[in-house]
Amino acid sequence: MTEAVSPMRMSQYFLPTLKEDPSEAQIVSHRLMLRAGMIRQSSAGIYSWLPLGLKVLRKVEQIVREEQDAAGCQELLMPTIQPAELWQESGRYDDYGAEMLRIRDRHDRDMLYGPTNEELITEIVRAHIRSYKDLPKLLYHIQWKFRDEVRPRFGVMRGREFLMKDSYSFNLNHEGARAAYNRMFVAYLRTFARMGLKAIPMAADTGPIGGDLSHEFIILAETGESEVFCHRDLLEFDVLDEDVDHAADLQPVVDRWTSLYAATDEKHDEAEAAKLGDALVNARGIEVGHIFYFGTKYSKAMNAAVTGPDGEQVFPEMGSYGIGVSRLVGGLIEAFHDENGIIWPESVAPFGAAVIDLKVGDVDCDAVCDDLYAKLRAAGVDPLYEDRDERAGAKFADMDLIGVPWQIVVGPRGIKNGVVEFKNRASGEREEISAESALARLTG
RNA sequence: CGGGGCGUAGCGCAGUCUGGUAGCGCAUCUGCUUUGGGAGCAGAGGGUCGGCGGUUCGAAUCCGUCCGCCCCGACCA
Repeated sequence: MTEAVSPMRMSQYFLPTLKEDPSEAQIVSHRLMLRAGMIRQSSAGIYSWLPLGLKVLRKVEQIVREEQDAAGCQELLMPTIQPAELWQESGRYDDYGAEMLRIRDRHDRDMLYGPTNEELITEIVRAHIRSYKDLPKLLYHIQWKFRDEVRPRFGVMRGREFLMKDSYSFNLNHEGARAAYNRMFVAYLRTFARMGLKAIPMAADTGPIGGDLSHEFIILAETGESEVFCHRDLLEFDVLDEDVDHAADLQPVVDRWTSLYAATDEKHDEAEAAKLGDALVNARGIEVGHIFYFGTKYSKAMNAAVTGPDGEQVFPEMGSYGIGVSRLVGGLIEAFHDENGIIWPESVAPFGAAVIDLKVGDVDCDAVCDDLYAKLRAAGVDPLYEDRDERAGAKFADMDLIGVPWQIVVGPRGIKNGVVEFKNRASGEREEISAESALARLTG
C-alpha cells in the first residue's frame, strides 16, 4: 500500500480535536486550544505545540519578525541557557528570586534558563561594539524564555515557558534612545494591527529611570484579564492607514497615540478619566507587549562602554522591547471566538481555507474537491482538505472549532446544481456559488 | 507563597461518607444500517483507581506520607 504524501488532508493530518471541554481549562482560549488540538500540556505552564498550534504560532511570529525587520531591527538568536556570571555582573542574579530557573551543569557551573536577555545582549555588544561609530544598534531575537511562575495559568497566556520576541536598543544618547523607542512603538502598533487586534498603548511604570518611556500594549478582548480605560477615539485609530517611514521622526505618531487617556486599572485615575465624559471607554484587555527605556543600567553595570568622538568612554543608552508571541496566540483566541470555536483573522489563520468533502468516495464530490484543493495549493492559499469519512455534522463542527476563515463545502446535493457552498467562518454567511467562483474569491 | 479543591480508560464523570474483587457517557476497533450541522444497532478492546507505606480476611473506599494538577489571592511578557 502506498501512502500519498498529502499532509494537509484531514485524514492524515495530526489534529486531535476534542468534543468535550477538558476540565483543567478555565478560560476560553485555553479550552479552545486544547479542544482544537493546538497544544498539549506537558506540565504546569509548559506546553507542546501540536501541528495546528505551531502553524498559528509561526504565523504570529512571522508578522512580528516582518515588522521588526521593517523597523530596522536586526534579528539574531541568543541561547536559552545562560551563564550565571553575567547575571551576577548586573546584580540581577540575586534580585530575580525564585522565578529564575537555576541549573547546574556537570562542571558544577551555575547556569540558568533565561527569563530575558538584557545581560546576554549587553555582553555581545560589549564584546563587539567599541566605537560610537558603531551605534546605534537595534537587535532582537525570538526565543523561548522560562519564568518559574508561582502560579502558571490560562494555558499559554501565562505559561512558565513562553516564546518571546525581545528587542534591545543601544544608542549614544537619550535622543537616540527615544528615536529607537518610537520606532518600536510604531512597529508594535503595526504588528498587532496586522493581526486584526485593537492594541492600545498605555503608560506603564518606568522603574528607576522615570520619564515617559515605558508603555504596555494591551489588546482588547471581552474576556481579557485586566480592566482598562481609554478614550473612545483610540479605538478608531488605524496605524495601517498610515505610511510609516521608520527613518523619519516618529514622534508625531507616538504623540498622537499617547495624547489621549488610556490606563490599566492599576494606573487608572478616576479624576482624569472623568474629564472624558462619554468618550471614556471601559474595556477588558490582555497585555501582549511592553516597551521600556532604562538608560545605562546594564551598560554601566556590565561595563559596556564605547569610545566617544572625543576619546571618552560612553555608556550606551538602552531600551528593551518585548512581545509575548505565544501569549498572543491565546490572546487572539480571546479576541476572536464564538460558541462554536475559534475565528482566526486571515493573517494568522492556520489554513487559508478548507475544502470539505461531504461524501468521500463519491466520484463527483472527490473530483471537485481534489481539483479545488490542488488549485488552492498551487495558488498558495494553504488549504486544509477535509477528506475524512465522517458525517457532515462532525466535519462542520471541527472546521468551525479550528476556525478556518473560509469553508468550501462540496456535497452531492450542490454538485447536481453545479454549486458548492462558500462559507465565511466569521460572519457565518453562506453562498451557493460555482466551484470556479469560490476559487476566484480566494485566489483573486 | 497563603487559602481551597481535585487525581478512577484518550476526554468528561459516578462509585469513596457506610471496605467485598471497577462502572457510565463520549472517543477507539469490528460488522450492519445510515449519510448537508458532532447518527443508530450489535459486539470488542482499553484501568497497577497518582506513588509509597500502614490498618484489615479483604482497600478506589479507612489512616499516614509524598507527588501532580486546577481554582482564589499576592506577582508577572
